[in-house]
Amino acid sequence: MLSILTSDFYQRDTAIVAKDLIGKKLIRTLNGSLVGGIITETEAYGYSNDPASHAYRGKTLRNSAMFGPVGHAYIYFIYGNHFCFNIVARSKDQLAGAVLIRSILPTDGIESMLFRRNKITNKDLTNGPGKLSQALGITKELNTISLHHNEQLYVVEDTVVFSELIQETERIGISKGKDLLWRFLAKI
DNA sequence: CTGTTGATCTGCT
DNA sequence: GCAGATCAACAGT
Repeated sequence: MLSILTSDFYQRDTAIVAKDLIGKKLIRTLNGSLVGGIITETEAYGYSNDPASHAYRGKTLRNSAMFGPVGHAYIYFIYGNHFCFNIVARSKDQLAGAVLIRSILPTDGIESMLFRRNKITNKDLTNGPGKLSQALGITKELNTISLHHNEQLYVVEDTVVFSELIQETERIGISKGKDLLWRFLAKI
């Protein structure tokens, strides 16, 4: 039986959680059917310790979810086109933090994803933050929802990925904070 | 109030 | 490899 990750899982250092999420399964319920896949790429975003984070300069209307309870969703609209899906995670001594889910390996409801992604090839179905949000039908409406007791969106235990099979690099698409190796990627 | 920029994707060259 | 799409949030005035 695959268990849903609890708030204890997310109540740890943001980078640790980001690394640990590799191999877990993200599941979305849409129209009564399951859609989802294995998480293969994540990035950690911190607080005042991280100039690339939305939370760097303190709490605002957009980033307030990052200051809210762990294990909830932080979803924002970017570049006028896309939604990025994050999971709030931080140790108890931090005020804000979240993990950006950058890529999943599609496993369930692939037909449904293809439909939503509009005739895109399998390779490009969910390999990017905006792409997987579109494939899973994740929008701003799900911002701040809990992933523990929510039937619409949650994460379960799945594949165990050994630490040495996880690559750590600098994050993508940022201009500051490039010294931090907070991008985690499963080596295929 | 205004200008800038951004945790991106796609299509064209 | 590069530019265009497209707009909300933010910082600065």
